[in-house]
Amino acid sequence: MPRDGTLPGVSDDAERVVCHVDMDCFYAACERLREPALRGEPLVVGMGYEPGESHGAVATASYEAREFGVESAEAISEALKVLPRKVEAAKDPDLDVTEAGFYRPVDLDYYESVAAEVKEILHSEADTVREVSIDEAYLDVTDRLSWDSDLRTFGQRLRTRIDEEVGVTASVGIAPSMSAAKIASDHDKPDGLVVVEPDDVREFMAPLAVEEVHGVGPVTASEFREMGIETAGDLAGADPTELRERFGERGLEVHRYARGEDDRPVEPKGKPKSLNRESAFTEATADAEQKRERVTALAADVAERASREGALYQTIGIKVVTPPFDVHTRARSLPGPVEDADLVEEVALDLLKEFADERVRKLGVRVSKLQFTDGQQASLDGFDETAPTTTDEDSESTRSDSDGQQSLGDFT
DNA sequence: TCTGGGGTCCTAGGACCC
DNA sequence: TCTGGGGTCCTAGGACCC
Repeated sequence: MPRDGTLPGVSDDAERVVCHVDMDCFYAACERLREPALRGEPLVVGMGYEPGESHGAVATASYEAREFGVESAEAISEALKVLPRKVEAAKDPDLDVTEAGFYRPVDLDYYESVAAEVKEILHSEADTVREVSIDEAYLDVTDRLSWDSDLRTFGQRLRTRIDEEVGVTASVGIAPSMSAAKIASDHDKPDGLVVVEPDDVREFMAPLAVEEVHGVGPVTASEFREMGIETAGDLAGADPTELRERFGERGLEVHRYARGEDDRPVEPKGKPKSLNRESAFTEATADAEQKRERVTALAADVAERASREGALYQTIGIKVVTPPFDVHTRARSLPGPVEDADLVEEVALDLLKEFADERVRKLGVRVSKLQFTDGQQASLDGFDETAPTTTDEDSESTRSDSDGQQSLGDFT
């Protein structure tokens, strides 16, 4: 919104062009890529799911499966009630084969290989790319395009390339900020393309339910509702002082987003700040030995991953989830960063002692306060951390707090 | 609500320092 | 001693995101 003059001299640099790319039902799309017979069929991809079993949760449900009422994140056992497996329906005279679907376990390695192809396209179409997750990314294309450009054609090209070169579909949103672009990409899913001009952002957002605003989850949304804030438009018009009082900094943040104000730059994702492994028991258990075994395995796992990624850690912690769903965390910091799998196990087990008598449904082990060794550990995760940062040149790192330390002293 | 796993950021209180 | 102000780090919990 031009018009209220910014500081003289400080040019309000032309509106950015931010693009959000969101793959449609990505896991399901990948499964269909290698198993074309699944196309057009109701398909559920479950994590923790094994063929023929009924445990696990829905990671992705195809649109066809959603029509039967299968919902993301629900238990596979629930999904099976509304959408039986094809194979079983075929055998059971009481079931209708046309009212059944396919179930597949999550295969992240494969999905990542597909995602890598998509990301290659994204990087070729933009100089700045932030990969948010396996199936989502922001692009800043301001230096290639402007709001005078034909942005629809650009968005269309992105989608076409992904479709033709990789074989999956994406929805694309283009707007002057990350939060608006994200909402735009979601607006016409699947296979959509929505461009929201800078002057239209507020109007575009106003009618949306308040939880569509980035940063508003179920808890905040219901509190908003009690205050009479139902839509993004309501939120945009709410009193910032009150929001600040009730919700702290985040209240102001979502208020700004609802108003279409979001100047967060699109930045490539940096190194992780923590690494975590967790896993749930099929059924809550109080058995001390089971719990110790699990923590031992998780500790080994997370330590292995840390060393694979070249991360030293200074804090070791556990997470214990007790019924109904109470999350407890415990952590202990060390005098300095280490890479020591035995120590991870030892500390984790020690922290677990406090919960020796508790029934537990889920356990986790985490390492944090990470420091990365300079070695170019051919990062498995697809990021090319080409800049070792040791060029002792940037004396002023205004960038808030991200990886403050540059010299990690000499270990080893 | 009866659900998985991997993350980030914010807040609040306590310890400790000057 | 109560009066003041400022800051950091650590742990635990909470909310949120994908």
